[in-house]
Amino acid sequence: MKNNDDKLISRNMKPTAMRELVLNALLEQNVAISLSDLEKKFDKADKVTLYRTLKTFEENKLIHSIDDGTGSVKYALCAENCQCNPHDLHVHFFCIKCKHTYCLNDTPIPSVTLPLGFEIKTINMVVKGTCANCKE
Amino acid sequence: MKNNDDKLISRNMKPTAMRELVLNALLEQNVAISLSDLEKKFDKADKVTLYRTLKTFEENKLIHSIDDGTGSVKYALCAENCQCNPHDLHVHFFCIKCKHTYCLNDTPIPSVTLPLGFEIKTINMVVKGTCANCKE
DNA sequence: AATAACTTTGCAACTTGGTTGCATAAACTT
DNA sequence: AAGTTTATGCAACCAAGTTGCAAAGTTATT
Repeated sequence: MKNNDDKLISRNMKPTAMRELVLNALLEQNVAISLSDLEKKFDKADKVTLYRTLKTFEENKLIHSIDDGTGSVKYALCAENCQCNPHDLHVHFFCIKCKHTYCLNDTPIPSVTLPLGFEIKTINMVVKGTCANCKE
Repeated sequence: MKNNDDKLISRNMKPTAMRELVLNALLEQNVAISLSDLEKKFDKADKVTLYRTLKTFEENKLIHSIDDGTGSVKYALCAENCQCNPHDLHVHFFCIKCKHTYCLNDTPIPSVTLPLGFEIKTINMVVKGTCANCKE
């Protein structure tokens, strides 16, 4: 757990019990997770606390949020030294069968040429379909 | 208005008064519009009716919906013969200054190579930044 | 033209995700 | 140990999206 403390500290957050639990939950996960998913993983935990914990994690770039079009925002751990710059960004994949949202960490977002005068700041790219596990 | 009737009829919808009004509102617009935006354009109109009208339009591929990450789904007219297939899809642009969501109809979504076993069905790609109008 | 059958509209009410305010508890400072 | 800051928990709220049901409007059938 010392390990996780360091993760929090290196991102300028105090390693409280709550934060460790949440970070742990995120580490266990190989898919992105919503606030209510997270809530279900704890017997007794206040939604607001979890909400604020996620917000704090996000602000400090320990996790990033994904809008996968399901209506609930998902969260996933950032890579070690991620600064959430455009070139840090990867494609996300939503499986319409198992409803899981994956970070395709090795699939960078392809570049787009925008019309004149449009300036890019960030991109959200979500591919939907069936994942490797659900392929029949 | 006969014009619009045809649009509705050709997409297999009965041209009711409500639908014509909504279609008209959409035609006036050069940006995508949310349900509550639409609501504001009518003095007296039930949210649910507008909601169902949009749903009907979407089902019949007269409009498409865009999840621009703002938390409210936007809608915009499809091109004439759009079938909303992956190759019909275009990039959307959300301007962080004026908060408008544009269809970049001439900017097709670039192709991505997914990890083995992942099969693409559709893509949502939203670029965020500043639009041509907001460029200083 | 009258009745039946179906479709669309409007109202009420609800669900869910996200959020704020405030009081308590915990941690850090001196 | 007292005071200050930070984190947590509860209640309550807001907005977006949605469903059920009854009334109004349309279309089809005789």
